[in-house]
Amino acid sequence: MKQKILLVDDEADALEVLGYNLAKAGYEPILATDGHAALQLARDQRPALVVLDLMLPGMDGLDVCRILRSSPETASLPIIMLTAKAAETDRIVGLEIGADDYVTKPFSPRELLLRIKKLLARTQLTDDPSSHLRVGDLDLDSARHTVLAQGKPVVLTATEFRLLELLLRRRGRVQSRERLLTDVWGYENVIDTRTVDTHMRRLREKLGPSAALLETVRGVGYRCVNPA
Amino acid sequence: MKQKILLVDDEADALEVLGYNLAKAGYEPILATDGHAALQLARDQRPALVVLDLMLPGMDGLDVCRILRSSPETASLPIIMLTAKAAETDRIVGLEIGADDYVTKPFSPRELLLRIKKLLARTQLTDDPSSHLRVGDLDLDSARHTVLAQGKPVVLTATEFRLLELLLRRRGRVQSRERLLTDVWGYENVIDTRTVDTHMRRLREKLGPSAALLETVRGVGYRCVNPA
DNA sequence: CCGGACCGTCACGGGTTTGTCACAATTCCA
DNA sequence: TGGAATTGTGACAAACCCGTGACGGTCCGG
Repeated sequence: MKQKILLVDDEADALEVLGYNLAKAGYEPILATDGHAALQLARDQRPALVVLDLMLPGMDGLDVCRILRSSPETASLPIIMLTAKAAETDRIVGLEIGADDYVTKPFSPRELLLRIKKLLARTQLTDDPSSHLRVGDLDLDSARHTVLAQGKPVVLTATEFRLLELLLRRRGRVQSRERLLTDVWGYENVIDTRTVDTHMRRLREKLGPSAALLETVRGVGYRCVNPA
Repeated sequence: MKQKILLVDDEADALEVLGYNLAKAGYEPILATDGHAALQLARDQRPALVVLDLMLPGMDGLDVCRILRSSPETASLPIIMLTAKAAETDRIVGLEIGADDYVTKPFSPRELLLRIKKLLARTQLTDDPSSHLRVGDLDLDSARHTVLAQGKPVVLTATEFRLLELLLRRRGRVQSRERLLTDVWGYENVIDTRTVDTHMRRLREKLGPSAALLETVRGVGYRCVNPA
């Protein structure tokens, strides 16, 4: 599944070029030329990252940044700022506006791509390994040991819980049965790999419609999909 | 009153930067570059939270973590671990070393700030050091060492009292038997985990109907429910 | 020295969880 | 299309987990 990148810049030409480069690199670019559109798209499209020009007509990049940060849904969205002058960067970093990285214009598409890749890798590794996990309409809290599917509480056994937690934590990546066995069950191959299937079945049964997030990858294992 | 945050990292530069950012965000950073200093400062300065690098010269982060957990004064001190590799994280959070959260290097100051904020919010809700705790129809006074269930006084033994207090303080979050043993009984004692069950039983017996607040989470431990 | 309060351990029993298996359903490829 | 490989499903017995009552030991005040 392609990762969505929201690009915000008021120069249509530059935007096109960036979008083209991102698409070529395997991302799914979403384009916006002003702050309001950007906020709307950030909410609706759930991009994995935002590239935000500092200079925008009307609401400028800093405002957009602040608003994104203030909403819990987008508070942890990685943001890369584009700035025209090197001098401006001091202001941004120094004042802790909330951007994760910045790139000074002019820059090569290659440079931006590198930064995007790096930032994505960084945030996806650390993305909420804390107690609270939210994927699609699933809510898992490992400290409380509770799970909500579509807002309604679901009672899971200890193993079911660990299994779901692991899949959610490593969402997007396929987990082989062997992998799941060693990571959920702990010990080595004392357990039949088919046991994983049985637990997946029980898990899906309890999760109801939300179980659609848990995919079977034939011949390989299971994975939790990354919702749009 | 600013909240103190204890930062422990052996790289002085990184420490400075983090400290600067925390100060900017309204916290009062306390800096330490090795484990011994960290322990000393944790005792003397009473920080609200500790950010602990896993890699330290001499005593490493895990040791510090364990020692902090073993002393009743710092047992419930929130700890965020900094780790270089994502692979190490399983060991920390998964295996009950005792850290509350972890952040993988490299990270942006914003990421760490978010985590700190989140963890503080989480723990301050329940770890309120005030002497009077009220959950549901339970009333616990740490200073006076008295408990009221449905308004009527209940006589608890010392162990029962500490057990109840811990569960109430950390209400909502599941506490494993191991965790309860180290935090209520202290680490030097090698005590059977089933002992916890017995004390829970005695506690429930004395609390009568109010014992409904104390839930068993099968295969995991015990928790005090949060009456919304 | 005795009795009681408190504590840690243990064995038992019931209910739940779990691993396994056989079989049905599905998917994939020849 | 047909058959082989793979996965979903239902059932079941063993294993496990936890509540419970009982027991012995320690400590302390009378």
